[in-house]
Amino acid sequence: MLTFFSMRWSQSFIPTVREAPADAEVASHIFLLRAGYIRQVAAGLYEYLPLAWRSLLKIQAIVRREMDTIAQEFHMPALHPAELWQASGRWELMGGNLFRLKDRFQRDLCLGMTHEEAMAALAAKELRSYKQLPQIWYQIQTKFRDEPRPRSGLLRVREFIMKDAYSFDLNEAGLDVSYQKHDRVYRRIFDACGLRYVAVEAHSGAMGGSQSQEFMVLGEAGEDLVALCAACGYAANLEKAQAHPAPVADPEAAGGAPEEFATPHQRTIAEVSALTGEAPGRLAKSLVYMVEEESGPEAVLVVVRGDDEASEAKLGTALGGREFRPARPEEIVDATGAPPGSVGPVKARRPLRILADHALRGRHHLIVGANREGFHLRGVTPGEHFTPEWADLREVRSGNACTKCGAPLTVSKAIEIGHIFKLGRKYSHALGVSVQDEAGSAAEPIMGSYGIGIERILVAAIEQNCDKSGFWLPRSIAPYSVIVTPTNLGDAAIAAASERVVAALTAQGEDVLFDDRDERAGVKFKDADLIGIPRRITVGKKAAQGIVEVVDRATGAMREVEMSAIERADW
RNA sequence: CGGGGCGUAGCGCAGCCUGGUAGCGCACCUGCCUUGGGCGCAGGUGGUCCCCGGUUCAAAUCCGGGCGCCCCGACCA
Repeated sequence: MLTFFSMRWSQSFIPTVREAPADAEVASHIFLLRAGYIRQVAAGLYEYLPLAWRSLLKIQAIVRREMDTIAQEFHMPALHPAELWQASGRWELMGGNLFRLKDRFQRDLCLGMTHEEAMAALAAKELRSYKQLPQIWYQIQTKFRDEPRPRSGLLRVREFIMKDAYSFDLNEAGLDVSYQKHDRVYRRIFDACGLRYVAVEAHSGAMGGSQSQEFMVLGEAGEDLVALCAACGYAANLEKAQAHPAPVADPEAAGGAPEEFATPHQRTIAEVSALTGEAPGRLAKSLVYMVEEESGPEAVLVVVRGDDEASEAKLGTALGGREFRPARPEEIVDATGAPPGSVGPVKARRPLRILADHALRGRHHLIVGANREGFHLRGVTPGEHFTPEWADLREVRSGNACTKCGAPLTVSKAIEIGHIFKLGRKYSHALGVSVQDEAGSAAEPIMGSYGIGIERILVAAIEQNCDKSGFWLPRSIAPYSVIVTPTNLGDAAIAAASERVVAALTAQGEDVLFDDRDERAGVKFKDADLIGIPRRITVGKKAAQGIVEVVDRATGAMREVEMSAIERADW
C-alpha cells in the first residue's frame, strides 16, 4: 500500500474556493474545482493538483495490487506510428476522435486512444508457441481522445488515465477464463475503492466482440443508460437491454386488404394516434437509414412499434457492423415515394430491405405510413402485407417487464467505470499474432480487452458521496485518511494536544492532514467538510482535559474521545 | 456537425440597450481586533474589458470577422 507523509495545510497547496466557476454544473466537477483538486487548462484537459493526485495514486495502487494477481504490468508508448492503426483499419475508422500528428520527417503518428494495436503488435513479434499462452498484459497509462464534446469536468475528457489490459488465449475456452478472472478482479477493485456499482451486460460492438460487461455507478451525472430489474438482478446497458413491451390489444382479425386514409396534417405518431383514436402502440413507426453496402449506400426501412424508440446501437448489431446513418429527406422520398411522416413498409417506390422489431411479430391490422404524402394505411399485418427481417430494435423503457422474471424494469443514468470485453481475433489477425498449436499448425490467439477509467472512479465516488457542503471519499482512496483541526492554535494546550494527536496518528500509518493554518475555526470546518477527507479530529476547548472530537464526515456523527485512546489507536 | 448561452481583476458578477474617468462582493497584502461554522474595523495591491479589423473626436459599449469556454442534441474503442 502507498504511504505518504502527513502534511501541514500551511505548507500544502490546497487552493479551496468558495465559488466555483459558473461553467461547472455537475456535483463532482464543482467540488473538484472548489476543493482544489483540479484546474482546467482547456476543454477536456485538466491539471491534477496534489489532493487529486494523491487520490488517483491510491486508486492506481489498488488497481495495481489487484491486477498483479492475474496479469503483468507493462508500459507502452502513448505515441503510435500510423502503420499500427492502418493495419487494424482504425486509422480511417476512428475519424476525428484520433489525435494525429507528424514527426519532423513528416511521418504520420497518433496518440493512442487505446492499445489493442500496440499490444497485439508486441504479441505478434514475441509470441511463438501455444505454451506461452495465456498471457494477460496490462498498463496504467494516459489515453488521448479528441472528443467532439468533452463535458462534466473529469467525466469526459480528452486526456485521461486508463488501466487497460489485454488477454491472449489459444481458444474460446481460454478466453472465458481470462474474462472471468477480470470480472472477479474488477469487483475486488471497485469494492476496495468503496464504490456502490452494478455490472451490466453491454453492447459488444459491431465487430468481433462476443461478450461484454460494463461496471456502472448509478447517478444523475452519468452519460449511459442502464435497465435494471430489482427483482431478479437483470442489468443491461440500454444499448443491449431487452424487455417485454407493454401489451397492446389488436382488434379481432378480419382479414382483408389495407385501406388508405387521408392524414393531411398528421405526421407524427402522436398526431396520427389522435386523429384515428388508436393507441400509439397500434401504429408502426418507420424510419429510413442509409447503410453502406459494397455497391454504395442503400436505403433500409426500420420499423418499430409506434410507442417505441428505435435503438441505433441495436440497429448496428442487426446490420452486422456496417456503417449507417439516418437518411436525408430527399433520400427518403427517393426510396419510399413519400416524405418523413408518411413512410411505411408497404408499397415503397423501390423494393427495400425491411427490418422490423420483434414487438411487431404476431400483430395485425396496424396503422402505418402509406408511402404517399398525407396518407396512412390501416389494416396492415406484418408477414402478410410486408415481409420484414425480424430483429431486436427497440429501446427498453422504464416499466417494461423483465424478460427473465416479469418484474418492471427501471432505466437509470450511470457512469461507466470499467468495461471487460471479449474481442475475438480481429486484432490478432490484423497485426499478425500467430503461435504454433499442439499440432504444429499456426493459430491466431483470441483476445480480450479490459479497461478501467482511473479518474472516473474518483468522479463516481464524489457523485455518490456528496452533500451541499462538499464530499467525502472512501478512506482507501481519500487523499488523506483523517484531518486534524485545532480550533485555535493560539491556545497553548490546543496546540500541544494537536501535535500529539498528529504524531500518534502518523505513527499508526494514517495519512494525516494537519490544518495548522492561522484561520478561524469556522473557516477550517468549512474547508474540512469540502475536500473529501472522511474523518475529522477536532482539537478544541477540552484539549486541556485530554479530550478531542472525532467527526464522521458522511454522517456528521461526533464522538468525544480521550487523547490516550487516540494514542492507543483505539478510536 | 446542428441548436443555445457566455467571454469585464484569481472566483462570482454589474456596467453594454442609450459611446465619454472600469465598478461591486469574495479572495489576496498590511495593521488592529477576534478565536467552535467562511467574524469585525481601517488601509491597500491587482485590469491587453478574449483577439483582429471597422465606424467615431472618443469604443468594454456600435458594426464585421475570428478565437475560446459551457450546455442540449448528434457522436462516443
